[in-house]
Amino acid sequence: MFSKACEYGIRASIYIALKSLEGTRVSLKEIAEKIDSPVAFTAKVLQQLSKNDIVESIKGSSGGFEISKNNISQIKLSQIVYAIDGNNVYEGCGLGLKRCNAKEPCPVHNRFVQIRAELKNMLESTTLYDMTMGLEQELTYLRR
Amino acid sequence: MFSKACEYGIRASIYIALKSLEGTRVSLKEIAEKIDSPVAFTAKVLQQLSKNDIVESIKGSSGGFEISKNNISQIKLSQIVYAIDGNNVYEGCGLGLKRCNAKEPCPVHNRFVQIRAELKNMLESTTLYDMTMGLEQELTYLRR
DNA sequence: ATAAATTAGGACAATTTTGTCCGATTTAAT
DNA sequence: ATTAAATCGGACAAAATTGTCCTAATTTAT
Repeated sequence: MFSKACEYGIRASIYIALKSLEGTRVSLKEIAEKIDSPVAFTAKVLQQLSKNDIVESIKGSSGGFEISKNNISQIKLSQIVYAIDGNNVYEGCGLGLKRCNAKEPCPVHNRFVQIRAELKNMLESTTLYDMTMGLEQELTYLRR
Repeated sequence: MFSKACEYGIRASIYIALKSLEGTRVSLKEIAEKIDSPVAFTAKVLQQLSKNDIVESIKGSSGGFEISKNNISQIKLSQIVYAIDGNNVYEGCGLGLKRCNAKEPCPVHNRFVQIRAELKNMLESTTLYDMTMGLEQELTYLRR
């Protein structure tokens, strides 16, 4: 569904949001540990997220990553996905045709648009805040 | 969603089904042309489909590929996907966790299982025959 | 038997994705 | 000022996916 980069990006964002809600900034090293991802690769992903204003990066000693409380409740899962994977998830024919739309559909176009619409709806209605719920009480996990 | 190999595989299967319904066997070359795919790569995919009894391959002069009428109405899109991409589409956590289930879910597990269930349902209820409908009258296309 | 047309399959090549390494830069603390 | 702790960013490396090429094997027609 998503690229590895995107998976790491989502998990990282959720962890940063969680800690930001607690008022603490987190380092790359800590993030990679808590979401079980390769450190250097995660760094690249976080750069990408930083450039897209999903996370805020603070350089220097005592630096790290954080997300403002306001953004935690505003940022949608769809934005994180878009920042890393672009619109591959939404657009793009299920059978790989370059042109595929209602007028000139592939044989599964209509079946796919339905599924995709629901996926889109889900991604656009899920906030970072939503995804932090349950982590504290270990009802959900970021590494397994 | 699917790998390139899988996309070619689905399109190839649909084309073979279409021609088999007309009673004609088709060659690799013709398939690749009609679905606009790289010939040699498509050959590999068809080998895979043949091994999984999705298509029947006949060697030698006047050989080619075909699918029995019975199979055309029996084979589900899900089987083609499974033959090439395995169960990546169904299983596998949306955030890439190795273990992720109702008991130990990732933060988006519940949201994803819903989407995935509908996708699964769609793939399992769409037959090869269903996907050939519309091709003759150019209501749908296999290359664009 | 021979030739022609076809799929099978192994080896290789190119591209994309994933991952690593290291020096540069920035910031805070001493 | 110096040092330590952190991100940034470029270059490189490994792995996976996608794609190509060539020979072998099979079948039909002559």
